[in-house]
Amino acid sequence: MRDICPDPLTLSDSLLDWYDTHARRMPWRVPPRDRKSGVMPDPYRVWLSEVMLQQTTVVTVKDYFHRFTERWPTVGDLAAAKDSDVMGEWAGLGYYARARNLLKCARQVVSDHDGRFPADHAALLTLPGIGPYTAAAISSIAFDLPHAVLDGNVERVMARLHDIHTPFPVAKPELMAKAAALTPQSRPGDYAQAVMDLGATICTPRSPACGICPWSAHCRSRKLGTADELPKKMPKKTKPMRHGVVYVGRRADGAWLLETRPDKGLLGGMLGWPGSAWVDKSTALPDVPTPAAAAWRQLPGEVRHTFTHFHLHLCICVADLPLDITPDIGGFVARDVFRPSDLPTVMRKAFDLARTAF
DNA sequence: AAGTCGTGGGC
DNA sequence: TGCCCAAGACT
Repeated sequence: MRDICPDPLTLSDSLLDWYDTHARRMPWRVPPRDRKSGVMPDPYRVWLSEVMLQQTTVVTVKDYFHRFTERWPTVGDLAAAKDSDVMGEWAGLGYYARARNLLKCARQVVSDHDGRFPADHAALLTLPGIGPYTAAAISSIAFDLPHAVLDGNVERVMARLHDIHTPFPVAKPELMAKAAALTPQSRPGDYAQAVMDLGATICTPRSPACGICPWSAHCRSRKLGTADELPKKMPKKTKPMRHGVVYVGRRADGAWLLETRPDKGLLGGMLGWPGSAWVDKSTALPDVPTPAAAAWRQLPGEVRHTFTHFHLHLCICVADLPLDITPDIGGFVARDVFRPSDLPTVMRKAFDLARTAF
């Protein structure tokens, strides 16, 4: 079978040729032509985009990336930002530990690296929120160092190219070795983006467009007809159902009763409505302490939301609160200051349902 | 080293 | 509708 995978250099060259004419334009990316003429991307923008792109689609990221770079043009600006401003700007993107680590990382780059991202892969790995993939992405894309990127796209491409049937994530070391063997010394930054573009636009999870793939002549699974059944994955567990209550309180002057959630755990560090823990059975709900003594009324209907590993049914209680009340939990956010867009999606859903009751 | 950690879109 | 998936990191 060696004949269909002849030479790593042939493969990387053919992919780079494809990328020269098919590279997707993105706000954080330097097109191949500009890069060839010496233009390098801003490491801050590469880092920011890569963190946002972790488990998140390009389409979703674009608006967030624009808002972040407009508001905080440099890593120094971001490092100086208020935590609540960054968390609010991240709201809706999900995986909120990324936002907390984003701030930690920015401040560490300022304090430990003179405000400049290190090019070195090992140094990048020590920064919060930068793991093996993101370190390789930054060092290759921003600094043109030949580190192999292994994300979901590359895993899929390698599994098909080499017809690897070992299920993920068991196959990861093997896939990494394949990806590293193909990464060229020349134009590693463009190559990293090219191989991910290939997975995102041609070697897609369903119905790969093998007919127009620059690697089709060298692809083992293409030859064997197994591309459609790759990559193999471990079976997934079914998500349990959880139940909870949130309290949406509005003071007479229009201020909303909110809390900042603890840094650890689900929605950590995010703004939200006070409420119960989210438990397996709804029978334990009546004993929840309310955030303020008031005539809370339960709304008909409920909020449904699905997280990574469980479904949630959220019961909504609302109340009008007097001006002189002192809440037991959380604090009031003035009507003019409160931005619903600062809420994570599940809390935004609760707000959208609750506001109809006022 | 499995489990935890969001969300929106596609089929 | 329910399930799959998306440029993973952290514990």
